Amino acid sequence: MKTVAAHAGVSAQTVSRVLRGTGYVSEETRAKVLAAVTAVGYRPNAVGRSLRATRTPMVGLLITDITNPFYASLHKSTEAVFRERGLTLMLLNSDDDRETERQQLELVRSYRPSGLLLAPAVHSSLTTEDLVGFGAAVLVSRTLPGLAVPSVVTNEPEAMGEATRALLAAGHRRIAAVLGPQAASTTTRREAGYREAVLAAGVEPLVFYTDQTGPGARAVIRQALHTHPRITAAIGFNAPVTEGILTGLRDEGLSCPHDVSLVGFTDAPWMAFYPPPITVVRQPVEAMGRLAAQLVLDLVDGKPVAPEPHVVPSTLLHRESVVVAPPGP
Amino acid sequence: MKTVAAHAGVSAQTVSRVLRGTGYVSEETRAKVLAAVTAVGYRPNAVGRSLRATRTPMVGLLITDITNPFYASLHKSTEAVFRERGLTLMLLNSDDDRETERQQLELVRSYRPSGLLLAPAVHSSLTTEDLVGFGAAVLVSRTLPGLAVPSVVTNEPEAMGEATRALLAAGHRRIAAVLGPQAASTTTRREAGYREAVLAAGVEPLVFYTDQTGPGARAVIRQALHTHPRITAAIGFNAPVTEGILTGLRDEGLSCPHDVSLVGFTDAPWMAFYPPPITVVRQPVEAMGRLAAQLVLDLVDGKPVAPEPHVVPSTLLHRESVVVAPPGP
DNA sequence: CTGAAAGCGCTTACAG
DNA sequence: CTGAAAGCGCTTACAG
Repeated sequence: MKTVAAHAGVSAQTVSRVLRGTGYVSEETRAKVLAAVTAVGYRPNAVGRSLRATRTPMVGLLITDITNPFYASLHKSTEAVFRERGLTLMLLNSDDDRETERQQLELVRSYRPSGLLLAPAVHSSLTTEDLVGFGAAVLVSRTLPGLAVPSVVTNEPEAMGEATRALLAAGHRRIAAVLGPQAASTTTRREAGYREAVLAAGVEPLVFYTDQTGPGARAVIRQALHTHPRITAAIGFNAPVTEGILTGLRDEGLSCPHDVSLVGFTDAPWMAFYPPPITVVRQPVEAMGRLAAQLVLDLVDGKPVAPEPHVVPSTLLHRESVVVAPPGP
Repeated sequence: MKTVAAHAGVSAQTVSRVLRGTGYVSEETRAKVLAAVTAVGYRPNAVGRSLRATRTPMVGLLITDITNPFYASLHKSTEAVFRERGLTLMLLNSDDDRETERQQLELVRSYRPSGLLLAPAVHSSLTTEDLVGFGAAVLVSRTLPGLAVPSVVTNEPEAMGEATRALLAAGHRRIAAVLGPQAASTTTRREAGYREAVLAAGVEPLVFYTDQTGPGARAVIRQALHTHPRITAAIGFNAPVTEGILTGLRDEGLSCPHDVSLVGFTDAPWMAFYPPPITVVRQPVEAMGRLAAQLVLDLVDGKPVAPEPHVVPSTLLHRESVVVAPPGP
C-alpha cells in the first residue's frame, strides 16, 4: 500500500480510503490512486486488515466428514449465503473424533473468525464455554446437551414416525430401525419417533445401532436378518446406512421390496432411479443450511436469536420401495 | 500476549519463545509463562503471526463443486496430508464459473496462502500469470493449456480406451460416449481414448457432450436414443452422468444391461450394489489427492517438481453392467 | 478533502 | 538466558 501511495504521490490512508470507497476523496486523487494500483500491481492483504479489525471475515463450518453428501450440501448452501455477505466459509473436518474436533476448533479460533457453524462429533466433549470467542455460534443437524447455543434441526421424531406409519399401514409388523450411533442426538430423536409409532400400533420395536457408514450398516443388517429372520421392512438412518441395508439384503439373497420394504432417511440422487426407487424422508438440507447461516448473520449483526431449536420440516416422499407385507405366519 | 507477559513478569518476546518452543528459556521462566497462559486464558492469534510471517499456513483448494463426490474425496485426502504438516486447507467453490473462479482466487490470494491446488472451471480464463503470488500452485484432475504449472491427472485416454474395448469385445458396435463439456480437458482426453479404440475396431464414433450433471446427461441420452435407436452401449463421463444415463434409460423404458450395456467413468458407492452393479473405470482419487498435496509441499520446500503431468493410473473394474450385445440387423 | 500517528498481535534480528 | 526496538499491512480516530 505504501508503494501505491508513493507512486500516486499521496498518503497510505488516502489509498485506503479509495480502496474502501469510504470518506471523501476528490475525483482526481481517486483516479491517480486507481492508476497507481494497477501500475504497481497492488493486491490487498486480508491479513493486515483482519489484524487491525481484530476479527476475520470468515465463518468456520466444523463437520464430521465432507464426503457425506449431507454435509457437502450443507457446505454449498451455507457458503452461498455467507459469500453474499462477503464472508468466507472455512471448512473443517472433525472425522467425528473428539480430539480432532477440539484441535480444529482451536485452529479456527486462532484466526478470530466472525462466526461458527457446528455439527458436533458423536462423542463430542464440547461445552458452551469452549465456544467463547466465537461471537456467533450455531449448531446444525446435531445438537449437544451441554451446548447452549442456537440450533437448526429437522422434525426428526415426527418424520421418523411418519416413515414408520407408512410401513405399518402396508401391514408390516417386524420393522427394523437401523440407526446411527446410540450417543448421537440424531439417533435419539429418530429412535423416539420410531418407538412411539410402533408402540402405538402394538408392534415390538426392533432397534439396531450402527456407526452410520455403509459398511457398518451392511454388517448390522446381515446380523439382524439372521437374528430376526422374519423382518419384512427396514428404515435406514441416513443415505450411507440405506446403501448398507441394500448391500446387506443383496448379500443375503433378499430383494427390495419383494422380501423387505425400505424407507430411507435423507435422500440421495441414486435413490430416484434405483430399481425400485427408494421411498425416503427428504431432509431439507439446503433450507437448513440457509437458515443456520442466517442465524449466524443475525448473531453477527447483534440481532436476537431464539435459543430453542429451529425446526425445518422434513417430508416423506413416497416412491416404490414400500409394498404390502407378505402374509405372516 | 502482553497480558501473559505482564502476568508472568517477563517480556512479550519471552512468552513468544516459550510458546514457539524455540531458543533458550530457563525452566523457571517457562513454568511461570505457562502458568500465566492458563491463568489469563491466552489463545494464540494466527492473524498476528501470519502478518509477521508475510505468509499464512494455508493452502487453497479451488474446485468447481463440493457436492461432486470426486471433489469431496479430493478435499478429504489432501486435507489429511496438509494437516499433518500443520497447514490448513481452505476450500473454495468456483461453481464452474469463470468469474466466480477469479473472485475466489483473489480471495485466497488476499490471505497470502502458502500454496494452491486448483481444478479449473470448464471455461476458465486463468493463465500462468494469474497464479503469481501462489508460490506453490498445482493443477489437479483438470489441466488448462495456458497454465504452466505442475499437474496431477489420471491416464484418461488409456482408461477410456480400455472401457471402450470392453464393450467392443462384448460385440457392441453402436457405443455412445456421453462426455462432459467439449471445452474441458477431461472431455478431450477421454474422447481421444474412445475415438482411438472405436476407430481401431472399424466402428463409427458416437460422441455426445453434456454439462456433466445428472439432469443434463439424462436429457442428452434420451435425445441420443431417439436419434440413434440402435445404440446398445454407453459410457458415462463421470458419476453424475452415469446416473443421468440410467435415469434416461428408465424414462425410455429401456433396461440396463438387457437393452443397453454401460460403463461408468469414476466409481460411486451405489454402483457396487445397484442392480446390475456398474462396471466402472475406477479413478484413484485419494492417490491423486495425496500426490497433488505432496507436490504442493515439495514446491513449498523448494524441491524441484517435474512440469510434465503426473499420471496416476485408473483401472477398469468389471462388474455386471456389460453383457453380450444383442444380435444386430 | 487529505495526512501524521498509533496500534491490531505477533516474530525477527539485535543487544546485553 | 532475557529484553527493547522495529515492522509485517492495514484502518481508526484525530488534526488540519
